[in-house]
Amino acid sequence: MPELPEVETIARGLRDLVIGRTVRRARVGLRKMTVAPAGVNFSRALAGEAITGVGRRGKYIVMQLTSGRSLVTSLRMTGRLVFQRTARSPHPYTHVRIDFEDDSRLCFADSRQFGRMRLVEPGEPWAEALGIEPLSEHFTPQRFIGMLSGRRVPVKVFLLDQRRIAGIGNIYACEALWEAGIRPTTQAKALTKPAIRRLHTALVDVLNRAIEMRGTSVDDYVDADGLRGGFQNELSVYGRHGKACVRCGRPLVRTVLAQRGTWWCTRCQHK
DNA sequence: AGGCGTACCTGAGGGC
DNA sequence: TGCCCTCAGGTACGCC
Repeated sequence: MPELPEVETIARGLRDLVIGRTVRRARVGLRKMTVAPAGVNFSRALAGEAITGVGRRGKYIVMQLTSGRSLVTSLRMTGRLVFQRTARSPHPYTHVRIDFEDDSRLCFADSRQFGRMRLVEPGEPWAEALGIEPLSEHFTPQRFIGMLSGRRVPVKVFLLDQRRIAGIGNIYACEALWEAGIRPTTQAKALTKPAIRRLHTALVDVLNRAIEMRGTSVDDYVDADGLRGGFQNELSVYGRHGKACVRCGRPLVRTVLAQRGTWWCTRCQHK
């Protein structure tokens, strides 16, 4: 499932592929996959727009348009944004097609139909509820200590809360906790300052390494060119229950926390 | 407000 | 082999 490194990889790829292209026509196959401001028709509004920039906020891909509007895409679990240079059959499960004037095309595909493409008015505060960017200069160890203090939730649940830190999902939460030697169930407020510092370092480190490897492809994820990432070969714990911990050799376990699979080492993660 | 449960979906994989 | 059942999980939303 696309998390920060995967979304960042897609956004970077799209930057070279779609900036400067003008939409000839947008076609919506499944209505619920799109959201537009009241009184605005999604496809009609897109026609004639050119894409001027591509960015990322949390797990959202943000494309800037000439009108000042933005096209914000949430891939959720199985969503894909795949660019096609020439006319051919759309990517499987394509629900929104954005055809450009030069016959290239951007497909928004999603087998489970959880993803959303949203047209946002200039200045509309669509990301108000999103927390801090973990790779920004604002995410300091000191800030992290402050964020966690007094919070009774298990630290892993905290990491997954997009209102606190934006972009971390199940894979990188599990990986960072392992790297920092912290038990996923430990209450946020019970973490010592050294443990929080280790977790801070681990988060930044694992996200950066994953971006370098162009993301993790455990199942569906591909980048804007349809290529898989490489970080699935670097995973230490995610999806590896029963396999030996690469640090201590003990079999890794899978438990469930907040309705989500959680992979960890009962020996190495004891703080 | 914060925290929790649930709906949304369908492909994959296990059991028999 | 093939059918049936369950599971996976990010986010929005409703409720207490």
